Amino acid sequence: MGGVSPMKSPSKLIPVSMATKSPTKIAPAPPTGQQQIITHQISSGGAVRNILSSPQKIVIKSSVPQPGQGTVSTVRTGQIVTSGGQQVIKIPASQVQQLTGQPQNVQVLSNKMNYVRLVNPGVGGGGGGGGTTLIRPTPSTNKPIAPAASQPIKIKAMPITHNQQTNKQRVIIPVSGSVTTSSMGGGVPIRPQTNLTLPASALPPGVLSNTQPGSVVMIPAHYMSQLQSSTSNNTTVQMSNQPPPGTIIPQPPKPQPPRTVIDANGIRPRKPCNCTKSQCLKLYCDCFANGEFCNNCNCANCFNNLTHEEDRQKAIKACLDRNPQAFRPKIGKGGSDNERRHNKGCNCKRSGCLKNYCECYEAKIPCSNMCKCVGCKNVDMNPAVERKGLMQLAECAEARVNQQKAVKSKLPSFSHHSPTKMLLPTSSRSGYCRMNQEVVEATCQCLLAQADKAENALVSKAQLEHTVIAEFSRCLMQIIGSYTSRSRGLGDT
DNA sequence: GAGTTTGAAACT
DNA sequence: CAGTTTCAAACTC
Repeated sequence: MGGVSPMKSPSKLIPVSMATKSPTKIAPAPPTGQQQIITHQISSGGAVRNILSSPQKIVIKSSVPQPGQGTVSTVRTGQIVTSGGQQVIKIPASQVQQLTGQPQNVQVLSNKMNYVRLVNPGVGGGGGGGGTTLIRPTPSTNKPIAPAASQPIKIKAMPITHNQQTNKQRVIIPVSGSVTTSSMGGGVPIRPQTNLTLPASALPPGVLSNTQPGSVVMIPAHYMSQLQSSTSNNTTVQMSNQPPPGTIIPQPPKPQPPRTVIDANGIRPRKPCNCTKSQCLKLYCDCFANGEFCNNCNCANCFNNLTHEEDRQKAIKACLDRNPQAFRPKIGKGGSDNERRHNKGCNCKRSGCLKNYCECYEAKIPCSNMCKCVGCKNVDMNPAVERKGLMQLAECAEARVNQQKAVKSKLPSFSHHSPTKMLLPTSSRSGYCRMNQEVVEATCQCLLAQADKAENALVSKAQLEHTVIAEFSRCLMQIIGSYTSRSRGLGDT
C-alpha cells in the first residue's frame, strides 16, 4: 500500500478520546455563524494593553455590510457595541499611536481574518464596495486628541483573503496616515504597500514591512480580541496605565494560567508557548508558526514581538525561503467531500497517530493518504468500516504469523508494526513491502465477486455472509502463504 | 514538576 | 533528499 493505509480516506473518524484540546499548531476548525464578541483576556502589561490604554477612541466595525451601516458613530474605547446586529470593536487610537508614534486611522476587515490598516493620507487603501462608517474620537476623552485622530475616521469592513482556515482576526497598522476602510462587500484585499518582497499570500501576520509612512504593520488580531475581552469585563479601558508615548513593547506578561475559555467565535485561545531556545522565531514556536506575536506566553528570550520586528521579519523570510507554505494553515480542505485534512500529512512512527503528538490527531482529523505514518490508528471510521473490519482481521492474522515467526527465529517481533501497514518480506531494497493497496483491492474484489455471486444465487443472508467469509479466508491464506514463502526465501539468505 | 517520549522543524 | 539534530509539546510518573 505504498505506506498508506487504504483505510485512510479522510473523513469522519474522531476517536472519542480526542475531545480535549484544540490544536495549537493547527488552525482551529472554522467557527460557524456570524461574528460574535471575542472574549480573549487581555494581559496586563502587554503590547495590547499599551495599545489600549489611550483614551482616544476608534470604532472598528467588522462584518458584513448591512443596512444601516454608514452611520457616524462615536464610541468609547474598549466598548463593545452592537450596532445593527453587528459587533463593533472599539480600538483606542493610541493603540495605533503606541505602535507607530502617530495617530492613525483604522481599517477593519472581514469577519474572520481581519486587518486594521492605517495608511498615510493619500496613500489610501480603501477598497470598493460596502458601506462606510464614520467614526469620531469621543470629545470627552481625557487626553488630547491628536489632530489626525480628530478627523472622522471612515471604516469599512472588508474581507480578507487567505487564512480562511484560521479564522483569526488580524490588524494591519500602517505607520502613519489617515483612515481608509473598505467593506466586506467586495473590498480589495489588503496588501503591504511597501517594499516587502514576500508574496502577500505568504505574508504572515505581524510582518512589519518598514517604518516608512505608508508601511504596514500587521498585528495579530488576538490583540484586538484581547482588547475586547478586557473591555468586555471592564467597560472602559483603564486609562491610568497609559505608558509613555512611543512605548510599543509587547512585554509578554508571564505566567498566566492556561486559557481554556473558548471565545464566542468558537476559537479556543491559543495556548501560550514555552519556547526557550528558538527565540520564538522558528516554527517550533506555535505563536510564530501561527503568525502571531507572543503574548501571555511563558517563552524566554522572545523575539516574536514588535520590538524585534526586524529579527522577526528575517526569521519569517527564512522560513518562507525554506518553505513558501510555511505559514499556510496545515489543515486544509481536501478530497471531493471537501473535508478537513492535513496538507502535508503526518509522519508519526510510534504514537499510532492516537496521541496529540500527531498533528492529524491533534486537529481531530483522520490521517489521510498524505500521511507517511507508521502504525496509524487514526483512520476513518465511516463507510469502509466493514472493510476495515476485514482488514483488521487479516492484519491480526498476519501479526500472529509474524510473532510466531519472530519467536521461532528469535528475531524481534513485528508485532509492534502497524496493523494496517503490516510488513511483508519482499525482494525490495528495504527487505519488506507493505500489504499494499493492490492486495487489499484485489481481496475486496474477490469478496465482492463472491458476494455478488451468492446474491445472484438468491441465497440467504447467512449463506451470503458465509460465502464472503470463506472467500476472505481463502484470500487471507493466499496472502499469508505468499508472505511465508518469501520470508523463508529471505530468511535463508 | 521533573523527566521522558514524540514528531515537526531545522540542519547537514 | 535522506539522515541527524534541535526543539518544544505531549505525555508519564
